[in-house]
Amino acid sequence: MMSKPRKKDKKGTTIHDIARALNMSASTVSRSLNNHPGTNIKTKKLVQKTAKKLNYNFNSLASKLRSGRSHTIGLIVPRVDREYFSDVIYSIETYLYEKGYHVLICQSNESFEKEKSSFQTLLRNNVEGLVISISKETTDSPIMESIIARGIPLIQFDRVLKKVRGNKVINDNFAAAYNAVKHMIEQGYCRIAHYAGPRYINIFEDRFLGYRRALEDHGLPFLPSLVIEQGVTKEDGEKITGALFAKPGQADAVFAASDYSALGAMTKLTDMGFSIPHEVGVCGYANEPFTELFGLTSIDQFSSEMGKTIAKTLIECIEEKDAPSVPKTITIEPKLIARKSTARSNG
Amino acid sequence: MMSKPRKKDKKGTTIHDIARALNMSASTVSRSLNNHPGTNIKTKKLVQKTAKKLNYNFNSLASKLRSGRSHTIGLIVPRVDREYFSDVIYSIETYLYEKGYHVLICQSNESFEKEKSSFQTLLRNNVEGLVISISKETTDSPIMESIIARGIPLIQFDRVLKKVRGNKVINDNFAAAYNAVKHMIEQGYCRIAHYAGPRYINIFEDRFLGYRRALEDHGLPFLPSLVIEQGVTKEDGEKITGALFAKPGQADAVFAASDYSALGAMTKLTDMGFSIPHEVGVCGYANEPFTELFGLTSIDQFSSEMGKTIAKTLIECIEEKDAPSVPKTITIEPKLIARKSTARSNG
DNA sequence: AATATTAATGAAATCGATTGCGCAAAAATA
DNA sequence: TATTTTTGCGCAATCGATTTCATTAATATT
Repeated sequence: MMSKPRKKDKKGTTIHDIARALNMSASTVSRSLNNHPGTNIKTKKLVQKTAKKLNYNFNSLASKLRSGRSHTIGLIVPRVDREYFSDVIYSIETYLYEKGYHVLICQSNESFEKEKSSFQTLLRNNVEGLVISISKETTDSPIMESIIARGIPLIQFDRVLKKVRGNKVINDNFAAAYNAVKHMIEQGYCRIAHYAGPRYINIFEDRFLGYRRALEDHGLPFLPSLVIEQGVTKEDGEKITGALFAKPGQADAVFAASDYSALGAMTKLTDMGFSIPHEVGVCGYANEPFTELFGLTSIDQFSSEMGKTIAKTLIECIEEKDAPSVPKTITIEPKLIARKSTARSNG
Repeated sequence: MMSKPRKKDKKGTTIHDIARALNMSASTVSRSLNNHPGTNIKTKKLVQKTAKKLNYNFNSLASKLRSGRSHTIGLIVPRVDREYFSDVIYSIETYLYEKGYHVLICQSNESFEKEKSSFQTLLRNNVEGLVISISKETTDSPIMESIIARGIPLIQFDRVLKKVRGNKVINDNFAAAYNAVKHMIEQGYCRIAHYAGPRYINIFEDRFLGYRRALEDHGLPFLPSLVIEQGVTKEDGEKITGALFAKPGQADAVFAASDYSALGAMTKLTDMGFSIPHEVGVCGYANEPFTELFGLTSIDQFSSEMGKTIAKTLIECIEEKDAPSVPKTITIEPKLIARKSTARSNG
């Protein structure tokens, strides 16, 4: 058996300990520590000094429970180890930190089930707001709807469910794809293939649409045979390229929906003896770090800007919660980064 | 003014609401929901059904406050948007999630101050354990010592403060560097330069020591002039290479402490007309994704294995807290990934 | 000097779930 | 049937900080 007199042993100093030491009430201690108005400044100082001396540990659980504020926001992404997402996370976290919030990060791992359970985990942790980029499998999300209905601020970004009414911060994939293809046309390419991602994901759908529209607007034929949907990994890119460029004259350029498949295309084309950009042009998407190293034309998505926008919007929603604003969609314009791989005209 | 009868409006269902609806006590509800022994199975079922019907929201803050368990662990890394760290995070998070824990992530941003405040933020959030890879600026950490002294499980990984007594999971940078240099020597390189990182960071120190020892063990002279310390970014690599290889015969290989400076070296060497690997060999460190694309020999650090080891060790510490074990250091052996850039002998 | 204001503090309720203790009813045993 | 054991549940305290309301002390006003 343990001796009784001492406090819980393990636990640290609480406001009650300070109150006892100073022979005052816990209320005053709390107020002093929180710098409330209507508290004597001398008392404040004294309390704060004593708190330090006693090595006081603030218990945020108790505070959150009582005050109803957690100063925590939840973030769900498919994976954190993707350049784009980790950049966005970095930026969100940095901004929110300044504002006194912190971030709980969950990964859906591209699984709808894990995404659902992540939502629950976060809600259980009393997050004051949520940010999500949906998994590949997500085509519908009752839980997301119910969260919005409950009035908890939620922001979708990048990969979004359009049909869910709520705040979104997205990239203009259509415009970006359009501009990229336009650029390639201007460089003199005229049989541009598109290595696409699955159409049911909004970003890939939009990239595809931008591609098609650019062709149409510039008087080039749209050939379904030049659109290959399974085209996002490096291996995809190599395989597709091998097949597509086996017969000469089918295509003279590749607009890939992913830097990885674009890279696969470059590698394979070089192996096959094609000269880039003279014979074949290649453009990727997302401006991954390696694109610069390879001189691969790509599209920058301003991930840090995106993160900041998300964070800002979320804070607004949280701190002006009384005025439930109309759902907004903020669209960021990605930028074409033209490099050597499409520089035919003066290459 | 609002009408009084209804509950707080905003807030969700609590165990008391369920208790009221079922005309029983909150204790029973709590026990039923938690599947406690000594509760009638019928009651359990009934409560659980009612909870679902009333759309009960579990309040983990209250639970944590009362039970003293947060099931949360804190993680501090320099930045999340670094391949290696995001991989490790991914792996830690995945493992801990299975075990019913979740992770609060903070970034020190390579700043000692931010690192300190991250520690505080996490402690305030009642984390049950901590994982940290220190910032560049950290040479001393009283707060870390005090955390360990308080008995809160803490694990340092990769970039660690050796002098802090406590659990560590690290890479064997010495052995990895040694093996890489040995490999280069075996490939016939004999004037191997080392592009190093700052010596006060343990990982760079060890890489340097491994490099030097390998030279010595193989009868090659160690020349301080071939060790350049500011050598971790791509720009560093280019600059150093430009200077070092201007005079012919000074060096015939580069062992870089970072893939980025190795890449800079490759680029510059190619520009300068050197043939890789025939005239000059290049080896990097960390096996960043792009190394494969460039055929750059590098060293894989098994980030996901590292993450899992960290998570496992931490869970052990937390769940067997009664038996305060001796601080352990687990060392993971990185693996040399030999590629074209050092393949002189059969290149 | 008497009254009105203001300032500073304390007492106690509260946030919502958990849990030790004890009681009563049901089941098992004598 | 009487007694013991088991089972199931309720009461009330608790975790630690916040906050409303009331109270006292200090200051200002007439």
